[in-house]
Order: sequence, then C-alpha cells, then structure tokens
Amino acid sequence: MARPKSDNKRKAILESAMEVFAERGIGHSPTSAISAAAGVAEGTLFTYFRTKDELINELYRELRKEMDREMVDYPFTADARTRLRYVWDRYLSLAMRFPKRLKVLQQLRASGRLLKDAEAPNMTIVELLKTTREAAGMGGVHNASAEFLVLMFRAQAEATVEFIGAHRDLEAESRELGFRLIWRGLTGA
Amino acid sequence: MARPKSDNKRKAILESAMEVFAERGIGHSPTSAISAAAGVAEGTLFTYFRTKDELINELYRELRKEMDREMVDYPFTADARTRLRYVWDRYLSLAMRFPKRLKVLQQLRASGRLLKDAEAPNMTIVELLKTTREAAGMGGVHNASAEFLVLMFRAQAEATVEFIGAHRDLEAESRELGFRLIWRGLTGA
Amino acid sequence: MARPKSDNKRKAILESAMEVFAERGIGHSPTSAISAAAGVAEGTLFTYFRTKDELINELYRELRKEMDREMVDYPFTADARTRLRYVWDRYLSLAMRFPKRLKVLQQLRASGRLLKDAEAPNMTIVELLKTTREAAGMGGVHNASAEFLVLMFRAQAEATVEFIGAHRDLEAESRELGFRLIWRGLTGA
Amino acid sequence: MARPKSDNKRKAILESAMEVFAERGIGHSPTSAISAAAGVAEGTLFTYFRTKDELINELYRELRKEMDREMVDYPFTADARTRLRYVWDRYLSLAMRFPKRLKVLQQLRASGRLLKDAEAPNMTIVELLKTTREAAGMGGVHNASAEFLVLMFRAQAEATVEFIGAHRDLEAESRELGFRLIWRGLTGA
DNA sequence: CATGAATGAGGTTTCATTCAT
DNA sequence: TATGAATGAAACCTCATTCAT
Repeated sequence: MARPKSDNKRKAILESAMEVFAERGIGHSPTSAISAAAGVAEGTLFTYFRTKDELINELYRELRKEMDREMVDYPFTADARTRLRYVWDRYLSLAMRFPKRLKVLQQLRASGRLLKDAEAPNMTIVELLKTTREAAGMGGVHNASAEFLVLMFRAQAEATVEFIGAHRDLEAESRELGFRLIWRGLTGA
Repeated sequence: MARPKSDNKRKAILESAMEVFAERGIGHSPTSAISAAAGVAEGTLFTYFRTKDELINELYRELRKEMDREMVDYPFTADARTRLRYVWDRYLSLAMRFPKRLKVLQQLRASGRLLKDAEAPNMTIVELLKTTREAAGMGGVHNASAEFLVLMFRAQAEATVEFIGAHRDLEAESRELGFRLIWRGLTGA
Repeated sequence: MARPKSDNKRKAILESAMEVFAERGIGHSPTSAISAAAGVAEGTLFTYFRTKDELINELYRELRKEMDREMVDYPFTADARTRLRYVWDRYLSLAMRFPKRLKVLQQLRASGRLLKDAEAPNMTIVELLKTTREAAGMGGVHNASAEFLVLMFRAQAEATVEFIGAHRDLEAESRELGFRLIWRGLTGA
Repeated sequence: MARPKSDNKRKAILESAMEVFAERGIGHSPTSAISAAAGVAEGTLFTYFRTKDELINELYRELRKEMDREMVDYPFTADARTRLRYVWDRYLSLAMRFPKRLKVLQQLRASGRLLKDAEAPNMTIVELLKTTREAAGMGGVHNASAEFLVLMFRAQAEATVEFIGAHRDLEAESRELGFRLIWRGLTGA
C-alpha cells in the first residue's frame, strides 16, 4: 500500500494526546483515553508509537516543529530588533491560538521522560541564539552566553503567555510591555 | 497521651518526597518509594498526609515557605534596587543549596494537582509586587500590572538557575548578568 | 473485530463469585480469589464487571433469573394450591441442587450493596403475588397486602431450606410439613 | 480497682458497633469507626474485645440476650396460644424499638463469622420449642421437629418486621395477620 | 487502663502493552 | 493494519492490630 500507517491517524493521536494531556495532566492520561479521543482502538495507538514514552517524545518534537513552521516569513535580513520582535510575536500568536500548548510543553519538560535528542536546537532556537547575542552586544553585554539569553527570552515569553492567559483583556499591552522589558534588558534602549 | 505525631517524621516524609520526585518525577514516584526513603512504613505516610495529593500540596507550601524563611534579613528600608537584588540573591542561593528544588517546583506547578489556596501569595511575593512596580515606575512604566512584573522576575530567576545548573563555572557572572537584564528591563538603567 | 467478549468467561466469573462468596463470605472474598477460581487474570474480572459492587449486583440478578428459568412448566391454569405448590417445589429443588445459593442470596441481601433496581419483581414474584392473595382470600383474609404474603412465603421457604440443609434425612417430610403450614395458614384448610 | 474494664465502655462499644454495622454494613465498618462512635480510643476497643470477630460474636450474644430480657413477664402457665402470642408481641416490640436490630442480626448470621456456641439456644428458644410443638400437636401435626417449627416462627416474625419497616402505617394489622397465619398454620384454627 | 501513632499485609482498581481475531 | 479483550504488575489506600507513652 502506498502510505501505510495512515498519517491521519498518527496526527489524530498526537492531537488528542495534546488535548488529553492539557485537560488531565500527563500522569493522569491513560493511553486508552488518548486513543478514544482520537477515535481509534486502544491497540492502534501502539502501531504508531511503540510506547507511551515514544508518543510523549514525538509530541514534544511536533510541538517544537510547529514553532519552526510559524517562522515562514522570518525577516532574515532585517535588523535585530525586528527579527526578535518577529519571533516574539509569532511565539505569542501560536500560544494564543493553542492555549493548551504551553501547559503541555511545560508538563512535557517537567515530566523527566524526554530524551536528550528531543531537545536538539531547532531553527527558531538557532535564530534566537544569533539575534539575542547581537542585541546584547548592542547593550554593551559582550561576553554573555547566547544560550543563557535564549533561556531568558523563552522564560519571558512564557511568563507573558501565562499572564495573558489569566488576563485576556490585557493581551495587547502585555505583548508590548513584555517585549519592551526584554529588549531594554538586552540593549538598554 | 499516646506517642505524639512526630514533627521529624513529617519532615522526613516531605524531604523524601522532594528527593524522590526530583529523581523520578511525580508521576513515577509511588508513595511506597517515598515512605521507604523516609524510613517509615507505607501506611505511616498516610497518617501524616491523607492522600498523595495532600502530600503534594503540603510539599509545595513547604517549599514556598522556605523562600520566606530565606528573607530574614530583608532590607525593608533600603532602595528598590537593593531590595530587589536581595530577593534575587536569596532566591538563587536557595536554589543553589537545594538544586532539586526548582525542578520539583516546576513539576508541582505543571502537575495540575495543586489546590488554589496553595498558591496564595506569600511574604516574598508581596514584597516583589511592591518592589518590581516601584522599579518599573522608575523606568517610566507606570501602568504595568505588578503581577505581570513578578511573573517576569520569577521567570528570569528560574532561567538563571537553570542555566547555572548546566554551567556551574559560570555562576558568578550569570547571577550578575541575569540581574542586570531584569533591572535594566524594568528601569532602563 | 478483536476477540469478542466471551459469555463463557462472564459466566465463569459469576459462578466462581458464588462459590467463593459461599465459602468465605462476601466481605472476605477478594476479587483476586474470584478471578483465580474462574481461571482468568485479575484484570479480566474488571472488563466484565466495572467494580466489585457491579459484580455483586449482577450475581444477585442472575440468581433471581435462575428461579424464573425454574418456572418453565408453571401451571398457569391450575388451581391456586397446585400453582403455589409448584413454586414451593421448584424453589426447594433449586435450593437443594445448589446448596450454596441460599446462603449467598442472604449474604447479598444483607450486604447493603444491592441497588434498588436489582430487586425489581421478577416473573416468579408476580405469580406469587397473584396466588398468595387468591389463597388468602379462600381463607377469609381479604385485605392482606399481597406483598406481605409473598414475604411470608419466601421466609417460610428459606426456613425450610435451612432446616433441610441441617437435616438432610428429613427432606421429604419437611417439604410437606412446610407447605402444609403455609397453606393452612393462608386458607385455614 | 473494683470494676476494671469499665462496663460502661464495653456497652458503649457494643452499642456503637450495632449502630455502625446497621448503617454501613459489617464489612464496611472499620473498628476505628466503632471506637470513634463509642467515644473511646482505637486501641481501647481491643482491651474489651481481643479481635473484631470477638466483638461480632459478643454483639450477637448480646442481641439475643435482649430478647430473653424482653420475656420478664412470660406467662409460663397460660395456654399455648397466649404464650406464643406473648413471644410474638415481645419480639415485634423489640424490633420496633430498635429498628436496626433485625438488619444487624441478619448481617451477623450471614457474615459467616459466628462461632457455634454463639448460637446456643437461649431461654426464648427453649420456650418456643415447647410451645410451637404443643400448638402443632393441637393441629394434628405430631411428629414435627420442634426445631423446624421454631425456624418457621422466626421466619414469619422477621418477615413481619421487614414488612412493617417498609409500611409503618400497617403495623397493627400486620401484627395480627402475621400471628393469625402462623397460628392457623400450626393448629388449623 | 487509655491513648492513638505506627505498622504492613492485603484490597480494589488502573493501565501500558500484547495478541488472538 | 485495526481491533479491543486479556493480562498482571503496580498504585494508592484501608484497617485490624500492636505498642510506646
């Protein structure tokens, strides 16, 4: 057959996993609940993912890929501020579109079940490494670890998402303020 | 009166819970492992905490209380920068002393098993609300939600701890840099 | 379709439950003993009965259905005495064939775990309601609650079974005497 | 000390056991619930009854003794009908006064935890043996086992209590009717 | 004797995974 | 491949009983 292990089903399972994890927590989400939500049989889940842990890792990879897909129009040649702002906006937009995404990502990271290679830097991270360092340089911070700066950026972004999640009406200003804090922190401007 | 409920045992169980959670993740930590680590019988755990969830919530409260205890010398009358720096330093010190603390806190928060009232603002939070807002005011940011600023502060601190955890040799400069970024973000200076 | 849920297994579990309950008492019968007796895995019991209580209720229903099945040749058109005697004889025969039945039924009733709807009147009860009332009418008792009369009938039958259980050699005369007592009580004849 | 193991406490525990058993069923009644209801410590229960089973047996004995105490005015010299009617009335009165009594007695009997000697015939039984046989003789039933007749009598009485429990308004006529049925059954009159 | 914390065996139920259909 | 019944190892929690106080 042309395409065995129908990609549809795989996707359905991953999507359902995300829903169920968000709702009930990873630890309280039996695979049977996931397969039920995906509309497939319990056993079918295991033809697509050998174990629950594999499903968890795949879901993590998938969620990170989404961010890369979000970057289609990334302005590679623009100045640092524009580029950083682009990532900031894309990140927040993605989070707003899928409000459960962040909660699941945090759970996945805290689960202690992720394999090392699932954390490999993706395109978004690579760009952030470049841009945050450039920005820090503008602010007179020359010897900072880029890795550290990215960690900071992500932390700020997540905090902003979390706050907006609790205060929907303050989305616009929080977006601005959050970016202002991080940019001013990096550059002093 | 019979044998009084020993505070030692309670503490031993909480500490063991923290160890075990850090090592294996909440979801993979049977209560039997916790009681064994604490050197008590399986049933004993349940005379101190009615359910595993109660244990989880108590642990969370305990960990937050620790931060308050860390604030003994808080310089209430000093300027905002000094006060914020104090919290920053105490937070990082606590985290360095108990490297598993942060991991467990994040797991607890992501677990979805915390009760609302376990999250009630403690003394540290109250001070941070005051100070971050004052600092933001100095930076020309007058209408920011203090809650948002605290979230940002915590995010920065956690990111810094995480980075130091992976790069012990860079502790000193990361401490400085982290604070510089957040302070400059708030105040522009 | 996967392996279909086997009716045999369901029956095996119910039968084993009855055996084990009779031998050890409901409260002292772990589900593991039941599944072992039925020759299935511990978990399997729970694919047929969601909880132990559900098993208990199903067993009760099953035991009552048995009595209805016992009534195949019920002489609907015969006189009241013949009909009542038929039920009496069938009831005693069933009890003699499965000596543990009664003990289990009493346990089930005393357990306080039966749902209301498990007690709904079955065919046997319906017939008894009719016949006992008719017999009572013959005895000049016109305004008796049929429900009360049925309760009496059952009580007498159970007492008779209990006695025969302890005095096997007196079965024949006890059967006669028991019926004579109840019939004379109802009709005076 | 004059009376160690204060009789008060012993009684309190027995009474509470009866309450708790009636409410929750023997199998669902932890000794801790009984001691709590009795207002004594968990351990205290075990200075009065070595095991739960011993408590159960003692309770059974106690409940049967109550019936004997009920017989203070037993008309030893009256005719059979009067004597039987006396027992019938006393039995029903006792049951009405302590509506949970019967339920608990049935549970105790069905529990399979009673020792043989707890069932030894008491004074009430002895009298019933005499009287029912005499009555049966009046009805032309000469070779009946007295034991069987007593079983029947008890069965009728319990059925009557059960019915009255569900239909309080019919108490008076049910009392009459129940006795009429058993008396007519025995004697034909 | 009274207390209630401590114990740990055992109970019910869940769930990842396997495998017959 | 898809299905879902079957499996059995845990998991959490209860509870009769013991024993230090």
